[in-house]
Amino acid sequence: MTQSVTGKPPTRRQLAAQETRQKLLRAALECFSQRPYADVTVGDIARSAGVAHGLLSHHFNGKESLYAEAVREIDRQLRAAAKLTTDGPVLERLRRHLTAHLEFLAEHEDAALNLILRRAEGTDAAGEAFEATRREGIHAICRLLGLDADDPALELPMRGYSAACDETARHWLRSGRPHEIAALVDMWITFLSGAIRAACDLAPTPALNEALEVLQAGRSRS
Amino acid sequence: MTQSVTGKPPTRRQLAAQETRQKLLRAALECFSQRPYADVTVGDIARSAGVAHGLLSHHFNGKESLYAEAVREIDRQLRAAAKLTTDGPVLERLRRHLTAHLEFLAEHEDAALNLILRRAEGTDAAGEAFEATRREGIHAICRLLGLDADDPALELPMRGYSAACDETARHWLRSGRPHEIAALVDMWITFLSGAIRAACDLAPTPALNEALEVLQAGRSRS
Amino acid sequence: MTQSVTGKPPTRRQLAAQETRQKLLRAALECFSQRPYADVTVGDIARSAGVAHGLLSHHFNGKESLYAEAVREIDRQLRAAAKLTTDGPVLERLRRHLTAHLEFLAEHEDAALNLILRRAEGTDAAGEAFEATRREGIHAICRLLGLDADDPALELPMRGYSAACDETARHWLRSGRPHEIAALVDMWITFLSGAIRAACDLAPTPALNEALEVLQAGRSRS
Amino acid sequence: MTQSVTGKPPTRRQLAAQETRQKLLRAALECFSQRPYADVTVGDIARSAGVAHGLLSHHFNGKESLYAEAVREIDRQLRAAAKLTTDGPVLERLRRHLTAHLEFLAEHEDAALNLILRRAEGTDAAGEAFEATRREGIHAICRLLGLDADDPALELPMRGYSAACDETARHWLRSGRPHEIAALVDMWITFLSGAIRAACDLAPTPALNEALEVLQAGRSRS
DNA sequence: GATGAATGAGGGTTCATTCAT
DNA sequence: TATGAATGAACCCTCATTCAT
Repeated sequence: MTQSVTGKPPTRRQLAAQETRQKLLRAALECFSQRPYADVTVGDIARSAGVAHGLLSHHFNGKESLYAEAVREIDRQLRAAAKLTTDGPVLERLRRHLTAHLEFLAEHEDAALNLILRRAEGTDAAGEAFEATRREGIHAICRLLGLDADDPALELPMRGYSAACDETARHWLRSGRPHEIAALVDMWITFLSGAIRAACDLAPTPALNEALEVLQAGRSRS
Repeated sequence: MTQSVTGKPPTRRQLAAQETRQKLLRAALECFSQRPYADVTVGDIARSAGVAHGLLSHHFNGKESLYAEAVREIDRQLRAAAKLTTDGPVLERLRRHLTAHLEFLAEHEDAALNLILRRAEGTDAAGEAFEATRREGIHAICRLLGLDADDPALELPMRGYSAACDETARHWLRSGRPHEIAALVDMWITFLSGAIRAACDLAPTPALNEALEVLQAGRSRS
Repeated sequence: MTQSVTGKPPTRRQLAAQETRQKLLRAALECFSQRPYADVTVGDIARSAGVAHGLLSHHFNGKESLYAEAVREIDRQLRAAAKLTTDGPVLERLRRHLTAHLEFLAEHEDAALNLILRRAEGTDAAGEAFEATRREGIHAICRLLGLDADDPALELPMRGYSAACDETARHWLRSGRPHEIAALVDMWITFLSGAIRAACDLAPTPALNEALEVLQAGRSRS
Repeated sequence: MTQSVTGKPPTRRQLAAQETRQKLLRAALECFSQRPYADVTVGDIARSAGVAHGLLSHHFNGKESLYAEAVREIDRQLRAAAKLTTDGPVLERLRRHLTAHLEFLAEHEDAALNLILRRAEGTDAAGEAFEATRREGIHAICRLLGLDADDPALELPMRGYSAACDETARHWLRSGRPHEIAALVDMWITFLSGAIRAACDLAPTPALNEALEVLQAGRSRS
């Protein structure tokens, strides 16, 4: 809407506009993290951002779009925080990844409870964003374990795994974080083993067995 | 609200009132099964029930209450359909239970997708109803397996298990039911094994190990 | 919406509702007679009617519908007031008709200026209502003169005649009614003669010539 | 606003500014020709002109002023196209004038339907522009026929004539131009005769009778 | 118990205009 | 002169609830 694709350096005014946009996005994240979609008014967001409410339709495209954008934004942040590394043994990298994921949720508890771990509220665009994020997370783990994420036998089990992680994280946060993060990570890895075992039951492949062994290795060590 | 606790036989008017109440509840189930909470108006429900919309606040206590009641009602139906039997080996009873659960979901796809497998929408009361149902389901399975549902080490894993089941059912329904129900049941039992194993990791007990063996028995047999 | 087709006598409440509907319609007529469509708010109308503004969407269907309804209503009143009689010589009946028409406009100057003599404002539905009324008026006069209103050669001239009447009435009202109504009626009859003569030019028929003679008769007498 | 009255040659910037002004005016003509006043936004016009919408208030004085200016502009074009010539017999000149008028309408159908033949929309300034144009047209014809346009007896009839022309043109355009332009011109002349006859009825003068004879001459010739 | 007319708070959006750059 | 970000008033509509009948 503002920033052209030309290489021209952004003028001061364009920067100011981007700043305003950011203010709105941050305010939206804040509001939607604390109250359900329907309980947040555009006035709340604008007030929280300290700008006129009309700007909400100027920079975004109404409340729904802004909500979807906020969801995408928090997802972006989460992914950036839990980015898989490329060094070290697979199991270690997996552990680091899940730990970072949990740490992010813990550090953004409100957002986690209301935007990340909560299924589609309000709008279709947001629902798609949820799906995309979940899919993306599954793909990342499959890549790490050398699995084909498009294997139809993996689809359901991995979704189950993903939902189990979300729900345990949610309840963990809501009940005062009764365990160490490391314990949750172990639990998630156990869930992951279960999911892969379930995939094996549906249609066994060497890759699945290998992945299972990698995960079990960690198990016997503990 | 109407029916007194006295043993007096209900008058004709009271019966008619109960009838109306039922019509509203059924209509609510229908509407909330097809559209998200916010998209359903009390007018929709009343029209669908064929009564005046003012009755909604008379028999129930506004839209939110009715929604919560609808959630409770569908849960009641689900529990009735998937009631655990008392005869036969544990694993078999579990299998029958899960099969019935899935069959119910399949027979009430809309309600399943929008009322049973969907997390808190709209209102707190409904959120509590969701929680209650989930807790209840977990308790039932724990009883069956001889586990103490109040064991804190079971709390999180079982919630994860429960969420995994819901999500796999949801995706199974939405993607054209790509597997036999029996295959899903096996998957759920595998998830359950994983959950109990995770509980063992947190705090092993003999009961957990026994339950695990019961489940594994089925595994080796297959 | 309210009144069923059954023969049942309307209850008191239904009568009260109709009353409210009438209040809104009258208020709408008042408002739209004084300010252009865009300058009238639903709040104005509701306030003027002394009811809650929500009723506007309850009884009618939003502002546009109400506007269209108001247009139809004033047209109905005008037609009722200028209804053609069936007795007496043709020319006399025509004169009575036009006189009554003008008298109505004079008695409802605001409505005349803004609702009757003004072309489509605001909405399509209203535009159609204008067209319908104009068509209706032309048909009535054609019937009186024994002309076929569907004769294509009459279409354009009669529309021209109709527009000429509206405009002269409009200007007459706006400039302080500088002539007697009878003088305007004569002018309109002269216009009508011109229109029929124009139709003759396009495609002469005996009926047209006869009508012309009827009108001229009045002329030679004066 | 820009161009000073001094003889100084316009700078390049002033020329560019005039250029922008023209672009806006053309865009406004285009937009207002296609949609009713209220449906056109300043953003539409600016986008269509390819300039920033802020310029609209800079070069003109808001949306209403621009609308009035667009109306004046199209009227200017129409008058230029239908300018009365000074050679030849009166009736011929009249015919040429009306023909050119109709040809202009036919060549600018959208503008004709929405800006020229449509009564006051949106704003007072535009309404006055309409009035001025109509008056101007009547004056021109009166001059041609040697009539005193300020004769009060002519006022109403000539307005009726003018409205009849507009309406027949409007309907002719909207119904697929079912007649030759020459036929419409004849019709208009018939209307004009009627108007002058009506004026005679109100207050006969030699000038009116002469004009009538001039027009009738054409009639008997055809 | 049942009706549905009435209420009115509250929402999101649009949009002409202003003004700093 | 040109830009377009910012403003905020104003609008229409939806809808859960109330309550007289």
